[in-house]
Amino acid sequence: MPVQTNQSLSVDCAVFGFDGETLKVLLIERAAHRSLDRLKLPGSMILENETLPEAAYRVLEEATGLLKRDLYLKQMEIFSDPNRVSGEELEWINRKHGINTVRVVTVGFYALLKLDRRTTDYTTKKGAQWVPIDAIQRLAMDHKEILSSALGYLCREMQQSPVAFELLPKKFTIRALQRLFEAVLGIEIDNRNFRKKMLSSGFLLATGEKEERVAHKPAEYYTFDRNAYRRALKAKLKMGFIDNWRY
Amino acid sequence: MPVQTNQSLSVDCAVFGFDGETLKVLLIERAAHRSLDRLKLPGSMILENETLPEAAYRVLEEATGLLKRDLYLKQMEIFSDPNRVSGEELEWINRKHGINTVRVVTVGFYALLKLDRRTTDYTTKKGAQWVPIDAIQRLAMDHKEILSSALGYLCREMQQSPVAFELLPKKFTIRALQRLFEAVLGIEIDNRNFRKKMLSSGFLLATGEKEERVAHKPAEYYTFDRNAYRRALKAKLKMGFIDNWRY
DNA sequence: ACAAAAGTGTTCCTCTTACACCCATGA
DNA sequence: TCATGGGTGTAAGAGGAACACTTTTGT
Repeated sequence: MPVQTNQSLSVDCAVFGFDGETLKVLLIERAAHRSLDRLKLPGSMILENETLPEAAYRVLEEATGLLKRDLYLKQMEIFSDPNRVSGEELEWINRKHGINTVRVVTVGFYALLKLDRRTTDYTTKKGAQWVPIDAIQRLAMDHKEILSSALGYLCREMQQSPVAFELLPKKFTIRALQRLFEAVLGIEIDNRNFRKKMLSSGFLLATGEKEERVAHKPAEYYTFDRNAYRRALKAKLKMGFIDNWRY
Repeated sequence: MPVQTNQSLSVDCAVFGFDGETLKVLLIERAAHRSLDRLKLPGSMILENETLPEAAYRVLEEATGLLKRDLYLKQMEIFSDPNRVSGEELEWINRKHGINTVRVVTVGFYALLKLDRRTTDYTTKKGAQWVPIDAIQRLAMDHKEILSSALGYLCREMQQSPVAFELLPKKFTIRALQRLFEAVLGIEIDNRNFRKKMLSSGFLLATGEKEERVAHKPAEYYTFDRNAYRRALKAKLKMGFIDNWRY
């Protein structure tokens, strides 16, 4: 078999947002095509002279209007089945880009963002939609598989690093944080233990501000103390450096 | 910027082995080139009609003589800097393959194997070498970076799943297992606690066989009970399915 | 006054950590 | 008999899991 040279590389992004209740994913509607599924993940071919993360940020800016600094982006898996895009789907891509590729290998990314009014307005204007994770049926190409994979990554990462805060507004209640964990992990969490754990971490700062106009005891707003987290991480790494230079 | 179509995809593998003392990596020697570094990771361009893991297995079989069933392989990161291979290095690749690519994106894999006599014989015949991880200086292209990344992945994975056994012979002593953890993680481990933990996992089976011709109390050989591990994992997943359908 | 969600402590149990000596073998 | 590394138990502390009632607000 000869070396493959007439191939293309693409990025596809599973973009997650949280509205306080459910976890949602950003889906793009593509121009109707008889037998092809309409909804897909935001993605793009890689352009000359850009890295894969750069391509992903470009796609995300286009889809959400948000810049790098307002997005959390992570590379996950590569989908390299020679036939993952073929037949009508391959024609659709070649027509769309005016190229003639025989194979598209894609790199899956997942992205997290703070789902505020401005962002939802922007995405709906673009013809994209935020779909609850549980309501997604079929997607174009192998995008359903990419999405499942992304969800797995998110679950794992949320239990090991403070990515949850990327999905919440700057100020949030501990209950909102808890609901986010429950929505992503699909479990119920004891709120006493949850608060204890979160507050004892030392990474949450009470703002003194409280909810207003709610028909119950108003919850306090907290912020994530990223600096405290960084310091703690650094201390941990420094310790690790003593007895484990490889980290 | 136009869509990039004249690019190539490659795989590069960090192959780890353990000789009972130190963690080693398989390095290939390439034909001398004035200013280029001689040692590199085993790797290859991706061929038409093969997936990335298939390409990686092909590379590994060529380098070690081992088939898929005797290897543990895992995809890690993608290295997509447009200039990661350029100048002389790019010329070297184009000359070697008789192609004319302007860009090579590579996918890093890491592989684990049981380092026995047959394998070391095979690799040395091939002009490859097993180099202790601490003794590696410079490597071709960005292979040093790929290796560092692989080592990080290995450290993390070894603490979360039983990949350690991929690096040990079928029958091994608990001390050997401990030394492996110490070598990879670069830490010292209390052997009483280590034995307790390992034996209480229920995944180690005593064989009844002992070391022979050693100048001290002979250690017992154990095997990894992969079925017990699978059962435990399945049980855990089933539990998880009740309160967390997403795993 | 009532409905609705926020916030708060204690107990039990499990898991982790620290630590020092005897044992079986070959030389 | 000695040198070498294998193998063993216990106690104290930290962290996780289970569990029910009071508080504050809007209506």
